Amino acid sequence: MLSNSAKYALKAVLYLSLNSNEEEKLMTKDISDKIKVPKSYLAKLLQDLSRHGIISSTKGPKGGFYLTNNDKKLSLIEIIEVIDGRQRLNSCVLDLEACNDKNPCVLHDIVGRANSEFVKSLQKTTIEDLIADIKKGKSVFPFE
Amino acid sequence: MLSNSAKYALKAVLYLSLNSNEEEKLMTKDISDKIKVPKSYLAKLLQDLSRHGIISSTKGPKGGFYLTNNDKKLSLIEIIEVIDGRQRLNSCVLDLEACNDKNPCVLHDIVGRANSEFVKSLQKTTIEDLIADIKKGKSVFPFE
DNA sequence: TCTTAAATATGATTTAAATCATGTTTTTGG
DNA sequence: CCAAAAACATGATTTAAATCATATTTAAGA
Repeated sequence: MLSNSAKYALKAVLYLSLNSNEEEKLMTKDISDKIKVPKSYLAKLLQDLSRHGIISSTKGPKGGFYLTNNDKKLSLIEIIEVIDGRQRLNSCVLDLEACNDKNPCVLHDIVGRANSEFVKSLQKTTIEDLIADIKKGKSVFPFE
Repeated sequence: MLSNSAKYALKAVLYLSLNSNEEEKLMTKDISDKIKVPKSYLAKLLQDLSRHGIISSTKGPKGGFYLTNNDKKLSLIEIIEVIDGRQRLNSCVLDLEACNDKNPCVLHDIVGRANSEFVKSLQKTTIEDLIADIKKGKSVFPFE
């Protein structure tokens, strides 16, 4: 469903959303320690996200990664697609070429529905939404 | 979500359910040709399923794999668990240790619900159910 | 301007999943 | 009883994802 990389990316962005802003940036190491993801692996992911405009960064001393308010308006699917590509989420549960809504495969109706819901949720949920839920005490983010 | 192996296994069992019985058995090659899965890889999977009592088989000439009526009563989750193990499906979307229904993580409510539905469907749907849907024309199984 | 601290870029290594290959056992039919 | 056809068992190879390592660029601050 989601690759490890995508999960790591989501965690990192969530952590950034709660602990950074234009004035308070975070280094790779700060994040990797907290969310328990290998440092240099996470570095690659963060750079990827930065290159694609999902998160912001500045080089040099006092530099680091952070989220602008604009960054927080991005939906979860945009994060995932940078890491996993577009294909991974839309495909049929059995990877059948000929399967689609008009011509549903045996599992499409029974099980594919859950997948569609999942994708829809990822599309309409933004980082901001998640932060709001946490601040309301509706949910938590235990990092690791 | 599901490994390739699990998808192959599901396809193979579905193919068997539609094209085999105690009298008409199918060889690995018959199945692998139809569902377009590497022959010797599929062989391993079929042997695994057979060893765990998901499908039936007989050795020697005129032998092959087939499903008994009893086999057809098994739920999809049982097929998947033989191949992927039990853990893979139950975990939190972000693989957070501390996440559960009592203490839902940020994505649990929004996105995890879809996952639970998915698992529930796999638990309650049997091979038989799928065959019935196909015979009713409600869905199709295009093999590849 | 120089040193240092950070991201950036790139490539090598490891690991696990997927794939391939081959020998062994069982059963049927002659 | 023998030969052939099938599953069964096991191990080797390949591939892609995950992980590690290191050199380069940029910016801050003294």
